Amino acid sequence: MDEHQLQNLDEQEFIEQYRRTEKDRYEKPSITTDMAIFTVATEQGNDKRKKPEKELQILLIRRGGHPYKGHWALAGGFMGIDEDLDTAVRRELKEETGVVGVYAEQLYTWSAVDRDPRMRIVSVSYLALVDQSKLPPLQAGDDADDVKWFTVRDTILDVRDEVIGGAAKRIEQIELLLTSDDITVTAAVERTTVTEGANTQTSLTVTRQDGLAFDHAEIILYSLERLRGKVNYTNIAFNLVEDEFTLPDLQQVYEVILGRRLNKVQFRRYAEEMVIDTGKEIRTGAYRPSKLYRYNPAWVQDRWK
Amino acid sequence: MDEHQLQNLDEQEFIEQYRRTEKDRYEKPSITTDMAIFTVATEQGNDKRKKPEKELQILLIRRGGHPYKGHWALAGGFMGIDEDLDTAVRRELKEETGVVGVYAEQLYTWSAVDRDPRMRIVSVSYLALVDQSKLPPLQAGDDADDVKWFTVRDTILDVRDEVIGGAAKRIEQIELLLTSDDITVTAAVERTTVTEGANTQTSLTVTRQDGLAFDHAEIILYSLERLRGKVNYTNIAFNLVEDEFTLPDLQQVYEVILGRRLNKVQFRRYAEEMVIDTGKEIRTGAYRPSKLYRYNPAWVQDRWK
DNA sequence: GTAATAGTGTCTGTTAGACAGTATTAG
DNA sequence: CTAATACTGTCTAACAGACACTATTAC
Repeated sequence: MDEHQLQNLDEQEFIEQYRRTEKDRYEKPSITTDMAIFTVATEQGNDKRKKPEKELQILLIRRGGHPYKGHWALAGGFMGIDEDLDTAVRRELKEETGVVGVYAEQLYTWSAVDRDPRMRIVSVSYLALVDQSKLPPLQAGDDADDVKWFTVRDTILDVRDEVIGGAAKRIEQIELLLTSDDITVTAAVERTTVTEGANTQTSLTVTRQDGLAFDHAEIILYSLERLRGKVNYTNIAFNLVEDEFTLPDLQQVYEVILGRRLNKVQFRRYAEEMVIDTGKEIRTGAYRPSKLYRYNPAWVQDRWK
Repeated sequence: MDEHQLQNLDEQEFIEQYRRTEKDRYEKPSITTDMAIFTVATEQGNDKRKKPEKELQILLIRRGGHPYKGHWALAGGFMGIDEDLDTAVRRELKEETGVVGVYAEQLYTWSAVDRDPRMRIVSVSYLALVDQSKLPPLQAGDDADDVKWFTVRDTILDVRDEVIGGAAKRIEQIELLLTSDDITVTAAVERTTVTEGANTQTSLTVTRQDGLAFDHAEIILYSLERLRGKVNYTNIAFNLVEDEFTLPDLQQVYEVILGRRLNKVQFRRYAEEMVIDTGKEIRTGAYRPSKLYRYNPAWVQDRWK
C-alpha cells in the first residue's frame, strides 16, 4: 500500500494499517533519562565551637557495566515503552540508589549523534533536589557498582572573547571538580556563547574528562546553571532544607548554590514573605537560638508582575 | 551470550557484541520534534492616522495526512537516525513552511504514553521567534496542506483553589484561541499547580479541542509561558524586531508578549543599556520621527549578579 | 566575662513608577 | 492650527546594600 492509498483510509483504518506496515519502517533511537540530583550537606571535620560550613553535592553511581565501566555517571537508564519520562527517571533513581520522593524537573534533552558508543541514544536529563534529612541510606543496585555523593566545584579558568564579522564569540574554559572522600573525578568543559545580532546561542563541549562517563559533565554544568538561575526567582531552594528550618540555614543554602556570600539583612527581607514563623526555636551552639520557619505555600513569585 | 559474559569483554568487544545482539532487544519509541514559532505582526485594517496595533502570531500547518488529517498542528516531524534534534527541527520547519534562519531554543520533551494514536512517540518541542521582515513568503510543503499565521489569544476563564491535607491545589481553566483570516481553532486546557511543602508541580491537560492536532495546545501554552518569562530577563524579544528598530516598536513587542501596557519612561530606562543609537531616524506618521537603534551585543543580563 | 551567631534599627544611594511637560511631524 | 506620537525632566515611594547595634547562648 503506497502513501496515497494509505491516506485515503479513514483515521481508524489508517492507524491499524500504519501499525502493521509503517511503524518500524525507519530506524529508531533509544531514549534514556539522566538525573542530576543535588543536596546541600555539612562539611566533614569542623571546629566544635563554630557553625559548620556547607557545600553542594551531587549523587553519582559507578557504572558496573560497559560502556564506561568503572566510571562515574548520573543515575538513569532506558525509558520503557509503557512509561513516561517522569516515571522512568524516578524508577531508575530508586533502582540504582534507593532515593525516592524528591523534587525533580525536566532539564534538557541531549541528542548529539555520537553521544553513546553503543548506538543512537537520546537522553532526557532531569534536575532534582533533596534535603539530607529525607535521604535514606544509599544503596547501590542494578547496573551500579557503587553510589556516592560528590562535592561539586566548578571554576572558570579562562575567558576569551573573539569578534568574527558581526558576531561576538565568548569561549570560557570551565573545570568541573567532583570529590568524594577518597575519589576525585574531573572534566574540562568549553562553554561557547555566540552573539549575532540579538541571537545568542550557548553550547557546552567536554574537552577532557577523567573518571566521568558519557557527556555527563555537560549535563552537570548545565544543571548547575539552571539551579543558580532558578534559585533567585523561585522557591526551588526550599527543597534543600528540612520542613522546618532557620533563616541562617536557608541563607547558607543560597550561598552554597550561588557560590558567594549574601547580605544578611537583605536576605532576610527577601525571604520574609516566603516563610511562616512556627514560633519554635532551635539551639545549635554557644550563641543565641534561631527561630524555626516553614515555607509559606501562599507565596507567589511577583518579580514578573 | 548472557549479561555476565558480555560484561567480561573489553569495551571495544562489548560494543561490537552489543550492536549485534542487544541493540534492538527492547521496543523503542520514535522521536519527533515540534516547533512553536512566533512572530509579532501588524493587525489588519487600521486607521491611517493612528499607529497600527500589533499582535502575537504563531505558525501552524494543516495536516495533509492521518492522523488528525485536516487539523492544524505545529511544524515538525521525525528525527532522522543521523541527525540531532536541532538539525531535525530546523529541517522540518524548512520543509513544511519554507522558514529558515530563526532563533530557536529547546523547550520541553513530551512523553505521555498515549500522545500519538499510531505508536509510542516522544516529542521534543522548540520555541522559535522570527521577525516579520526576515520571513520569506510562506509555502506549504511535504505533509502540510496549508500554512498560516494564527493570532494567539489565551484567556484564564476560571481559577479554583483547593486544599487537600497539606497540599494546596490550584486549577486554572484556560482557553486558547487561534485565529487566521477565516479560520478559528480553539482548545480548553486545564493548568494544575500542586504545592506540597516547597515542592510545586504544574501540569497542563487538554480538556477540549477543536481543529488542533495531538497535544499541541499544551505545547503552545507552555511555550507562551516560557516566552513571557524569558522576555523579562533576556534579550529574547529582540528576535521579534528588525535589526534596526525604534524604542516604541520594541516596547510594543514587549506589550504584545506580556499582554499589558508598560510605562514608557520605565521601559526606556530598562531598554537603554541593551541598545545602541544608530543616529538615524524614521518617520512613520504625522508626528515626531523616532530614533533607530540596534541591539547592543555587549549587553549582559545583570539581574542575577 | 568571652566568643560566637541570631536578629534588628537605620542610613544612603539607586531604581521603579508615574505625571506632566516639550519636540516634531503631516495635513 | 490640530492631532498624533516621540521623547525628556522630575517628583516620590520603594528597595537594595551596608553598617552598627542589640540579643542570647555555652563555656
